[in-house]
Amino acid sequence: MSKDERTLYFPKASLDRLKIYRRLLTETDSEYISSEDIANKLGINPELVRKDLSYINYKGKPKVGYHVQSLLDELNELFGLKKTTNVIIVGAGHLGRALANFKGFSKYGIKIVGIFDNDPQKINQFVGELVVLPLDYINRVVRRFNVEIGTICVPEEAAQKIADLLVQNGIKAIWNFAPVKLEVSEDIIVVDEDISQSLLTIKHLLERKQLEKAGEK
Amino acid sequence: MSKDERTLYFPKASLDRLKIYRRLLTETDSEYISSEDIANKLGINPELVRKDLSYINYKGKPKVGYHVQSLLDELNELFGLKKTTNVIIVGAGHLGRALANFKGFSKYGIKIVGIFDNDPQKINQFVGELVVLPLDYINRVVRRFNVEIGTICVPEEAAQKIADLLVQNGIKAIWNFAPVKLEVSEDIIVVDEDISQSLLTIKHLLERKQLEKAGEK
DNA sequence: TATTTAACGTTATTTTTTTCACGATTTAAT
DNA sequence: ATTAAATCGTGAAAAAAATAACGTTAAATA
Repeated sequence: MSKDERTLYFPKASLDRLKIYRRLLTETDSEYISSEDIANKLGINPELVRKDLSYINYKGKPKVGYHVQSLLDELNELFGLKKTTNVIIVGAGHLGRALANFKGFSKYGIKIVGIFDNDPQKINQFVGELVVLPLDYINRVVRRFNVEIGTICVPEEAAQKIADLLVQNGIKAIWNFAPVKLEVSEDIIVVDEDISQSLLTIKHLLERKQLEKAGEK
Repeated sequence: MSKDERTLYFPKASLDRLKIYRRLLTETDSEYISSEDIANKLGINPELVRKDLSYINYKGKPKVGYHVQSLLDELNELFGLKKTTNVIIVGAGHLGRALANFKGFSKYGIKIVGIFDNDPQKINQFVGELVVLPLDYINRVVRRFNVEIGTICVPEEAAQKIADLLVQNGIKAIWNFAPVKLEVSEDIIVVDEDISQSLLTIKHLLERKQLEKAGEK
């Protein structure tokens, strides 16, 4: 199987699990880990782990398991964490600033190279080591740093406009924190990070738990 | 089908889609919407929309579609958005403060009633209308406001300890922004909001797109 | 009022994903 | 050097989910 083929297709659910395996591995101290260990920690079954890993054509050792470091390497490669990607943030509100200040991104090969806002009060303010720039500077920062990812941290009313602006300026992927469905051309990657949505999950689970409890009685 | 039964089981993927339908409906002005409209906007097919809605036993009108407001009501009910839930935040760093300041939660029946930190420098600082309190105040705030959900916004090293603390104090669900797998007893709901994980998705998609492009040539 | 039509609801089919089962491989022990 | 034991890898079976097909219903129109 060639390198091209192996990234060609496998189930979305597997991809999501691979991300989880990756995180688990970063928290693992031992040299080897078995599919059963992984499965137990995640509450799934080991065959599924083995199958997922077979999609990326990663081989374990019988009787020993998977070599943690080399599997981690492989997964980091799969997710493109080994090369640095430059990212800009649009919106210097609380969230935008929180992201710009977050130290953990470097582990993922992410570098924040610019933060923008249209509020004159915010422009020129420092955010960590960056200075908030007006929106017209997006173009030159994108060119200068070869930026592929744009992060939207503006209120939902402004989100679509900013998305358009980013696309115009050559952004390839949008990380969208605004709670709206953006309309962009097919070749633009959009990943929604609508944190309010998780609240739906939590509240739903709480509700259900209560119903279950009521049902038991 | 009784109310109890109808929340009993349906596919996880359907639940996720229902959340998306809900958001779409909040952005919809017309009185009715058809399964086809919904499907088109989301890039899925209409039968799937109808099937998802059949799980919650919601009936549309032939030739007309679904009544937007009443479906929205139904979904809000399903996700427990109609009643207010009190929430606390542990960790008054950039992220914790960003969350405490976020105005959008009220739409989801969420009220932030406390923010906590162990850093003496942060204690007593104002965050919006709240004052940062030391960790030992968690207990009384939880009791006073009947808090069910605790939000973890502390560095990953501290996350497990805070989780334990929250559980001790009677928290039922944890909204975890720290990038670690928390170990808690089975009856505690944990929803991970590891935003770095989305970066894996974005980077992977970017990588794959490049491979595809290379393959075309 | 009968007819047409658009969109729903649901059963059947197909596809996808997961689980099962078992042979193959590697290490360790006798 | 054999044998035993643990764990992998993978094809087959089962389960779950998505899609297709089609009958049903309600609105609109003649």
